[in-house]
Amino acid sequence: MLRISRLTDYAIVLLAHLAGGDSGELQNARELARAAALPLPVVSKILKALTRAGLLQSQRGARGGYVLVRAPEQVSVAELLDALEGPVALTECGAHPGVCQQEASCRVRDPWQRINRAIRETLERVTLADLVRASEPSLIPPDSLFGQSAGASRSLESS
Amino acid sequence: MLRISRLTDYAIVLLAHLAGGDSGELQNARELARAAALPLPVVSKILKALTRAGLLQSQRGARGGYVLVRAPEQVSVAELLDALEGPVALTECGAHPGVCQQEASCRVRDPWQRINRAIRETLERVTLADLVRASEPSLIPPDSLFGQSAGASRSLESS
DNA sequence: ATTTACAGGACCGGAGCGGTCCCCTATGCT
DNA sequence: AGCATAGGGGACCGCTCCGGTCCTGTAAAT
Repeated sequence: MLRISRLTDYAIVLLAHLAGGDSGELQNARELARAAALPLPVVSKILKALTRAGLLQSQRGARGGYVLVRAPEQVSVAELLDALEGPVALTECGAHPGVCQQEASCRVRDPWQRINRAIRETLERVTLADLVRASEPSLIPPDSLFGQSAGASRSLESS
Repeated sequence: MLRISRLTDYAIVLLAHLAGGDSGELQNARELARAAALPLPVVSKILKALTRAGLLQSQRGARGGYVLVRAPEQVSVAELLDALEGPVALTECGAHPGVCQQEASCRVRDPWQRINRAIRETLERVTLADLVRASEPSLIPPDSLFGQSAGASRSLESS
């Protein structure tokens, strides 16, 4: 599996919508819920969490809503995961050192840490902006993650 | 989080032990459980699963046990995850297309698929052999995942 | 003052995970 | 032949965590 939680998945969709709007423009939970076709309470919960994590800024009261604090180019997917699910750590010992009894004698721990780093770096290289303008692959720098595998872009063009 | 299941984690430790032994040598569940400091029933369960997945071969009866089917160099971490947790898919729609209602209109789905591919490729590049001989970093080819970040190897050398 | 909309947190059902146990079958040894 | 060893398959169970809902409070606009 190696799944992200569904809430996090939703969060990214919502952030994509926020990134898509005019910058500085407030968007409220109700609108976002409609746009993403998700139940309002769920959307609310996620937006609150993202605000607490510092990724969004909120405005209370009538005509209130949420805005991105930073530009979409400045927000990496890794950050989102950190904010919503805690640090990216494939193994227990990566996130909570000291819990696993066998850390001292574990033969595979260190390689895992490096795998972790590699995956984290992958996720850090992808920004919210990449997610939003996915339909314009030519804008994406060639040295980035995107475009490194020819096969993956097929489905994009056909859609 | 982005965690692998603990069972999978255990599996890798066990496979590392199996890879460490003389090749072709049977190792039984009891020994492996001792070596990994894990309860026997758990180890048993994992080994059975790995056998069903075709990664191990088993020998029943007295003096029985398990062996790796392929050389450690031929077994990638990605395969292990596939075998024990199903396909690597960060999002639901990656593993089970058609479940999510908004696939058609989803703006971020395609980028996720590419992130998926990138992570998968990362995991495919790491083999069981890499995990086992982690204490000999010089043996690892420089173009591989390992060695790309200088900081990560510090803890290795100090252990 | 009223309405809108976010803040925070309680709560709850269900799914999945980690872990144990049991019974069966196959093999080796005596 | 019989016993001990060791894997095969699956049932079972408690716990945690996740997804989702709801309620009460507070801030801002009209």
